[in-house]
Amino acid sequence: MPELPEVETVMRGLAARLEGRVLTRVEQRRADLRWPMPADLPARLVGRTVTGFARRGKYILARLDDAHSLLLHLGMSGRILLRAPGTNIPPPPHEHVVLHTNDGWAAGFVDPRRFGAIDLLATATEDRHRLLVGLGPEPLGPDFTLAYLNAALAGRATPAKTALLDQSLVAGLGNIYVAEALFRARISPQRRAGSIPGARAARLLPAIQATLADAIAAGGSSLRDYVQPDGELGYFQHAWRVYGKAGTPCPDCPGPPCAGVRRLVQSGRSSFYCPTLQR
DNA sequence: ATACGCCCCTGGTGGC
DNA sequence: TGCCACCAGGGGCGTA
Repeated sequence: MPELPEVETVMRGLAARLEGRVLTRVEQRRADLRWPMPADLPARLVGRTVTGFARRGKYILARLDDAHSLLLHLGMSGRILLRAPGTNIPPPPHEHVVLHTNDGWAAGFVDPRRFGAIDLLATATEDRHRLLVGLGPEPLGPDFTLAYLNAALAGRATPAKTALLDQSLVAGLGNIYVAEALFRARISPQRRAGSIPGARAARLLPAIQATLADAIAAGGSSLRDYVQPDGELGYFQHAWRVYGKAGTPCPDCPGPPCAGVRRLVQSGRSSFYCPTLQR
């Protein structure tokens, strides 16, 4: 689920529900996610007011009134389960942490595979946290310029797909949106990154931004006010053009001579692309 | 510095 | 029905 657009959507849902609320109780059912979270997390959170939210790459930061931030990463299988006041459903499997607020709501962190992460850090030095310090620019932010992209790709022998998955190059793209952005830009996932600077990069940058912006808009249309408790994707999954579509006709060049969307494996992960359009 | 394979963990799916 | 291989939206780490 969670690449940048999903994380952004979840963050907005959390902000709508938690901002300005006081954390009255925190359940910590297990502390060993990707890394152990602070064992004293409940004690450090109870009584705090949530003052605001931010996102950096695929990380969510919940700012608290004691100059600390709660960092959340959803990994592969993480999601947030919101419970309205009076909802007395039993905790689902793999709900590791639950935040209860003074207005009776609860936000549960559910992550079956436990590739996600939770940490608590000083807000003032957020950017220097070990998980954030190496992140590249935000793809929708002012630092992600054509000049930057050209320089970042120049000289790299690694495939385009691998380069864009590198969070130190640009923060927030994952397997789905890399495939979608490369399709939009008509660039093969196998093309050497070093051969992209120039005209191709000039297509790639807006392709990345449009792909993400469209996905955020679609996620927002279904998830604006809450975080979907069943973990389903927003509407953007219906807008996937190549991801997961191996064997289906290319949406932009259906029929012969194009044999349709192809799947290949790059550094252990699936890529989807149209060999006719993407070069 | 860069690139690659492997690992962490659980669950769903499809084939036999 | 049962078992098994394979796949999954992430990313760190050790090794060449």
